[in-house]
Amino acid sequence: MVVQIDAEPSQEEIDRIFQALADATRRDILVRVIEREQSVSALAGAYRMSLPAVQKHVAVLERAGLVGKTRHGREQRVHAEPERLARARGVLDAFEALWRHRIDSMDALLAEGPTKEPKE
Amino acid sequence: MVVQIDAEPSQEEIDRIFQALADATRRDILVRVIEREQSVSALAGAYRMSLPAVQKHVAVLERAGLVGKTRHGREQRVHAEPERLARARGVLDAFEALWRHRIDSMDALLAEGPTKEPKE
DNA sequence: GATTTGTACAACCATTTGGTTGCACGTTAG
DNA sequence: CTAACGTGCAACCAAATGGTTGTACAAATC
Repeated sequence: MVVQIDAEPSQEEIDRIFQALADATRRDILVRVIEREQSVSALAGAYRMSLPAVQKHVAVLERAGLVGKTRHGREQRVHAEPERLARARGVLDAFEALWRHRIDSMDALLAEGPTKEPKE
Repeated sequence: MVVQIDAEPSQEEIDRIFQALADATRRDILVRVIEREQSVSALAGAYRMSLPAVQKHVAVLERAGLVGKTRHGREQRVHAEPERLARARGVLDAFEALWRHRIDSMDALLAEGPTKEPKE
């Protein structure tokens, strides 16, 4: 088992996380495995697509680190790794912080009085 | 100007939002236009790719509703639409809520006493 | 041991993505 | 008016996505 050490999420890592979340089927799989750890074929039974298609979706979630697999006999149960979701939230939080900062700057400028617009 | 009415984000809408966020260039464009509204060619000057490539990235962000464009003379300035970021956050919050709910359920089960643990 | 079950993987296909170049058009500047 | 600038769009191309079917293999069951 590989322990996650990297504290700094690389851009490719964030790419993979958002990419994995950009599909309704994968988001649904994530919901199901958050609620209860379950096997790939159990997951596949819930959708109208073929089992290999579901396998691929799980693989995408796994490459993003959003889920992990644990072998139980011949089954391989998929479980959620919610720490990676926190990474995605961190990115969105950074955007929101930037936004608030811009609002504050605009407030400060307006408080000083509009002297001259930089106008590029 | 089209006022955003839809309170219920469709799956395709969420797809587009996360898809738009799944690229480092687009996240960087988003940062820049949050900090300051600016034209497409000004954005293009910041990257080593061609201007049409940047135009396409902006178009992806625009289809996701994360940015908007306002015409100022012959320039078309790109500005952020941070309300859509809140949509993405809402999805992540829902995942986290599910996760907390599962933790609570497990706590409740453990509080009752481990009657028959499924062996993990 | 033979059969079924859960999983993995390869090959294939259609569509989308992310990039390029080139052209057209409206707006501003000289 | 003419030239330059900012933008949009179409055509094209390589690579990735999202799906399929088929094959192979290990574990559980009979």
